[in-house]
Amino acid sequence: MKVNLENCKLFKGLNVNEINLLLRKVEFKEKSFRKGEIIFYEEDKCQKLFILLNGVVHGEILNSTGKTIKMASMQSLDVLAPAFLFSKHNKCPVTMIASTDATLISISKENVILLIKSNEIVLRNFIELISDIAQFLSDKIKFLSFQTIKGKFAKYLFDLSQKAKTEKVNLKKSQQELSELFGVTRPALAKAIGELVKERLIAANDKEITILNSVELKKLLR
Amino acid sequence: MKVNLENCKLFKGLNVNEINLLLRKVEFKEKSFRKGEIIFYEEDKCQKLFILLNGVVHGEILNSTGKTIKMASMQSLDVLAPAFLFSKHNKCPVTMIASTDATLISISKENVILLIKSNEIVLRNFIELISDIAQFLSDKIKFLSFQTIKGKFAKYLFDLSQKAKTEKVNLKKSQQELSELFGVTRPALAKAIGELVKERLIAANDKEITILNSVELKKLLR
DNA sequence: GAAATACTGTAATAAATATTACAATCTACT
DNA sequence: AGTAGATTGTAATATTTATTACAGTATTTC
Repeated sequence: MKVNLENCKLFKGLNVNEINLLLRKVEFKEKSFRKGEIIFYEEDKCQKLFILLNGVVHGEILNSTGKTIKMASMQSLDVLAPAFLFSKHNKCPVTMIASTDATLISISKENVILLIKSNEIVLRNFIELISDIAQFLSDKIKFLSFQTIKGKFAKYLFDLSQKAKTEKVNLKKSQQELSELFGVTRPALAKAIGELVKERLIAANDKEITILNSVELKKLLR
Repeated sequence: MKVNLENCKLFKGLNVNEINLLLRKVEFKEKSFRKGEIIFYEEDKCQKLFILLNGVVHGEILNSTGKTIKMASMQSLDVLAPAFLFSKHNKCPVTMIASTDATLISISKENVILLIKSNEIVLRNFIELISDIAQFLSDKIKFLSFQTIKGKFAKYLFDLSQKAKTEKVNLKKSQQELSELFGVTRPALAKAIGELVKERLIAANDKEITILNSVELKKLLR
């Protein structure tokens, strides 16, 4: 398959020719996964950098009781778990699962070093990638530790609403998925949403949620 | 003050002469803080890399109700928040506070790039530093999201016990500090410890805790 | 040594969330 | 159209944790 990494964040700012020149310096392998297949288990050693060529992959943290927290969803040309390739234990904390059929390429650790040494833009991109993961994780910690379920849902709504620049947002996810994202149970989330509707802070029509009283809603973000 | 960075993780593997040669290429400033002073507020833009020369600094996340979660304690020669210097929003998620009088040096972003470009060891060290932060944060997420208070305390004990290679460990922290670390209230933690003692899973003598029944204790780590 | 401050144990009550279960609705598939 | 599976709303109960308060002990400070 022809690989075009122009829109991959690792190569942001480079044109196709520059990328191909760089890629010629390193070896990479291509591998395909079927929907539902596990790309790697959490706690496996990360030995390679993965770049998703097509398909969707999501990462989740499992615990022994089977409870999961969904961490991230990765799209085409995303770099998977760059932050755990070079950490001391190099263990990826999440299990990566193919949400759809997916193809990805892998580059060895030493070849990654080679890449970032040979081009400052790639170096900066790589550091930014890892740093963004740290940022994402610390935001997640805030999200998980300070909010009630209502607060989490409100925060989620505000984020969506800000992105869409409208008061009416589409959740796009099932309650089950959302509850996993929030690390709570599904009935608890349903109850919270129901209460917000009763209190007239939001209106819910299927996955369409309208923010009715953003002042009161904001107060839930303690 | 004479700066010796031989034991700083950023310069791990280099000798004093090599470090000094490198440092000659960059500018850095030295600054002192009094005990209790805030080094920087969370959400401030990170513009510089800080290395702690002496003293102790801790980072905590605050929320609007005043609840805090203590994130990390940093010792002499630790690098402060390297992961947020190069992230897209470059906001540090924690407020850094001097736990004791402290002195640190700061290096600008561009000078950091210069450093890591000019020496592969420093490059690898820097990437490892950032990656370790991501690892730390994701471990923290697991810790916060999957454990009950008893579970958190058990996990904490096991980690200490593993480090000390003995069944008897010294907490070294007050209940107040521990509860902040766990993101729970102090009375709730005291109660949990009391119950573990009653159930004879541990014995507590001041800050000296002895694991009595590690089998049962392990079951709490769900 | 006295006073102030920090630390710990405890308890009553309230709030939040989990657990489990069930029924109604919707969707996809054959 | 009919069935299986997913999704949602809801409720009863149990568990966990927060909140608040107070008292006893230990430690620091003057």
